Amino acid sequence: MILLDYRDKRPIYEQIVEKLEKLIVSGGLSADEKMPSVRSLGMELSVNPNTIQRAYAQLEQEGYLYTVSGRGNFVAPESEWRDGIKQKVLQEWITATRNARLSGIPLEQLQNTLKDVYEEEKQ
Amino acid sequence: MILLDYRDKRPIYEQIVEKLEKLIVSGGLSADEKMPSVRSLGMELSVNPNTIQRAYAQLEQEGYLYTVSGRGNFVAPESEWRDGIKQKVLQEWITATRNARLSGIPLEQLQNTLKDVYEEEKQ
DNA sequence: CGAGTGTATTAAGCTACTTAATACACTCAG
DNA sequence: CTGAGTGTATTAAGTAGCTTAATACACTCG
Repeated sequence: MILLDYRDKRPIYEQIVEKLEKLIVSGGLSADEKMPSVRSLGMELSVNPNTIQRAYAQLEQEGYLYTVSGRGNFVAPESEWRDGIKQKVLQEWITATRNARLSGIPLEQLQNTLKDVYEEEKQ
Repeated sequence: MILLDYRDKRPIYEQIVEKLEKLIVSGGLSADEKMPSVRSLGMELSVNPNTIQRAYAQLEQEGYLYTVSGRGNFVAPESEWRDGIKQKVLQEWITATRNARLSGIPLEQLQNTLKDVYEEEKQ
């Protein structure tokens, strides 16, 4: 389902959250699809179930998952997280743009790169 | 000189590095200007001199500072860090742009916001 | 009923960050 | 030359966060 990067120095649960976020946002997981249980994903990634639980809890808090007692965790419908992710990503993009401007990168270069990125092949 | 943000959960030395980077890149500190000593900046920020030393060492490693033995740390000339910061900032901007595209933010919105950011008043 | 869910708790170990206390070589003003 | 002020290195200790491990319990469903 996902693969951990051992060079990444962030906490494991944060890495899991980020990778699952991207998987959900990109459509790799559909609404109401059942997530692996904390125990099975823990086995798969060689990580303690508690750590998986911590990642799932954060994903639920952010609206990406919902829990059905005794049944498992499921992917939340897009309406639950669409606005949040857009606002978050846009804010980070604006910050990155301000930094670019501060570093002396010309507007024209960003305009060209922006078009290039939007023309990249889908993965 | 700088102010620490106690809500920021990153290590103190990283926060200091980031704030001094921005201060140098934005022109708030001139080339060959003398930096505060590790002891005095430690006093000013209520932080151990070792922590300041760690931040200074990283800034030197990144080309923002140079050290004169027995005299102190000084701001490096722009040629030492200009290429590095541009490449780093541009790479982060491209990543943010890919995330924006992945989240469904339309190209036109970014194009408009891009112009807006470059028209913001200088601080 | 029993296996499989989420969830909670407690204890322990580990790592990174930070502080503290020294120590030493260097530079420069007096 | 001397001493104050530099950077730098070392060692020890404390703290906080992350992770694992071992249980336990309520829930759902075949």
